[in-house]
Amino acid sequence: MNMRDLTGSQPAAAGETRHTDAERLLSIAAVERETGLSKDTLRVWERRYGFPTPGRDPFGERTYPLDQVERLRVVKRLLDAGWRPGRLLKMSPQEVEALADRGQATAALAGGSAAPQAEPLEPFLDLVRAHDAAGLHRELGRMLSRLGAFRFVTDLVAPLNVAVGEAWMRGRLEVFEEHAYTEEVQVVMRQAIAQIPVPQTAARPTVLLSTFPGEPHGLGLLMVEALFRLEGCACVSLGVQTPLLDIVRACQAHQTDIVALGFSGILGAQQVLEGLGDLRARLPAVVELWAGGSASVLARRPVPGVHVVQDLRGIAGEVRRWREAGESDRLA
Amino acid sequence: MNMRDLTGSQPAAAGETRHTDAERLLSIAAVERETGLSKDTLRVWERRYGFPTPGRDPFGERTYPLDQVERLRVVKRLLDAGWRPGRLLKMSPQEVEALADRGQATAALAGGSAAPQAEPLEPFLDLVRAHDAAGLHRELGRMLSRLGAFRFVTDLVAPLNVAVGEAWMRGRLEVFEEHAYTEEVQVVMRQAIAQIPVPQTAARPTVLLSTFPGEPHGLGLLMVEALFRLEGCACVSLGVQTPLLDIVRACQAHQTDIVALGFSGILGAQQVLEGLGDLRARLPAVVELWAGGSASVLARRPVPGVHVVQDLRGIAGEVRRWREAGESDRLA
DNA sequence: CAACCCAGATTGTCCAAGACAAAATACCAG
DNA sequence: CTGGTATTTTGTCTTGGACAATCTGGGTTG
Repeated sequence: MNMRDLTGSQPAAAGETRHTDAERLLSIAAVERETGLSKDTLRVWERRYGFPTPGRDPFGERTYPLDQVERLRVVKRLLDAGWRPGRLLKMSPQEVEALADRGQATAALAGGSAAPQAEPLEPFLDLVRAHDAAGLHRELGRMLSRLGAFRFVTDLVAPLNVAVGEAWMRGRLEVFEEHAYTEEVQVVMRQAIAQIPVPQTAARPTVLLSTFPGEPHGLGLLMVEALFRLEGCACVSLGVQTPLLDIVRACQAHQTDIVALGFSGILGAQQVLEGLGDLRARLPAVVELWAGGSASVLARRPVPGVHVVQDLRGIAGEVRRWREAGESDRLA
Repeated sequence: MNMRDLTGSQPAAAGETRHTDAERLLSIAAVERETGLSKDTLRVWERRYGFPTPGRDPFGERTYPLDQVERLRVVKRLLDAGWRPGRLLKMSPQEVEALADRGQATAALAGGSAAPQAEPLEPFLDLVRAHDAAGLHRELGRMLSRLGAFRFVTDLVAPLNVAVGEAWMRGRLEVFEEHAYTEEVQVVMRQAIAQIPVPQTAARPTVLLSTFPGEPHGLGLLMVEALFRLEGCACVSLGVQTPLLDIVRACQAHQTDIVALGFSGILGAQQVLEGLGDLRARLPAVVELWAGGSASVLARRPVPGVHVVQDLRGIAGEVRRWREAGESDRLA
């Protein structure tokens, strides 16, 4: 066990913390927890690029100063945005910061064309920054009532998600602010879904919703579920991160007509394409496989037998296509 | 990323090495995800105790057969119950199974003592196994109305989660069935929370809810949120997997009185204790740190300055204690 | 009999340096 | 600009050793 108190000798200075924070030290395990970078990666970066440069405690183990951890978090963000560590870690902290600010990261992230008459987003971002969870909840609820579920999803939540993601990339939003935002939107989205009347009889097409393992982003799933429900489809959601074979089993068990998957861009291009190809091969031919989300791979490379739905507003049309095609294809 | 394609023809979900379906082999990273045992631990067990005994792929890397992974899962659970690996790993698979079946594992796992008059769980498990999502939703909703939010959480959802977790561990439930169950319960839980009236004025204590990184289980968080709300507390939930430093920042930003964290037993004992200790040191002294959930470490080893709330029904009493203590402590 | 303490075994995490496939990039031909 | 091939970059896996924290068991004392 490694319960060493690395900070034990630091006097718990009474006032504000900016000073003492710089002197707080973290173990490699703590840095892994904070940054999401594996211990192996942290060690190999140090070896290859000369950053980070942790000190050593009396037992010879690495101790990371807090400011280096902060820089590592920035680097991780840029990494997720497509940058490569070889360059980032040779740059000075100032250059990295500047890069993050410029937000070159998010070029391809738009996730569908801009809405025809998108709602103003700034008031909501202000609420997030003000940590006014109750206010955000209230305003989102109000917009849901005003716009109706469809426009709420397409014209407000979708662009707002993009804006929040962008702000996070640029470091304008703390992680916890993004978390709080996501939670609040999820609450209102579920409320929106609950308000949609359930169709009485088994309403085709029936849809299975999930994401691949490694893809933890579930908000898009809720948005899609709302839109499917609005079209009178029956939905079964498995939440996020369902293993591929279990998606197949669930499709068989629930006898769904469509399997719809969400991709946020966290997964690598190859993983997405391979996974979709494999899943397509394992699913019965009559079951349609839909893929959507902000991952740019979907737009770049089509996968045979996979319907890519880039625009949320396109779902209604696609459902109509399914129903019309169904009478000739499936009943034949 | 280590996504080597061993056969060139069998793409698979993230982390699985490709092979025929019959004998699916997992990489060490996949086993870490499945069992919660670190790569280091898996390697050192092999070296010391001769189990597990992974094969090697053409590149010299460990490949774990599925049956060994399942045995590792059982071992992990017995470990959490207080057993030590040295003994467990010398025992035959049959002995381990017998031990697990005797239910010694789950003694401390119930997440609190058995409910006084727990509801019958079998009908719900039957609905899960029948893949009747709509029926499960309907019955859960009915029980919510009948029992009220408090007893719904403590007498139905809590024991049901334990039962489902148990069934999943034993392989009695498919992954996708567990996913579908979790999703449906989450929907009803959020509905339950939404029905609880919001207190008008800033209602102390205010509570910040989240989990540590690596702990993806969010149902417990919802249950706790419901119980806090029933006591008239204002809650801010960050969802799951918030980095420790961000929990601190969120606590400062939202000025919460309590930080409450959930632990399902996926994280290692060491990670939980170090994380809680570290967090305690970084939070202001006036902020209380509460930890709960089915992780047995919490019961076994107390952390100074951390309130362990094992029993969901104990939350009400603890909130009362806070309010009474507050007038003397905090205002003094 | 309970409480305390100490020697010894147990156990998870950390370290080092090397290796290599997958992903990304650069290069070049058409 | 497109498509294929060489080259660099990069994350993860490998081995074997080390050690502090914890648990176990025995012995002593009050």
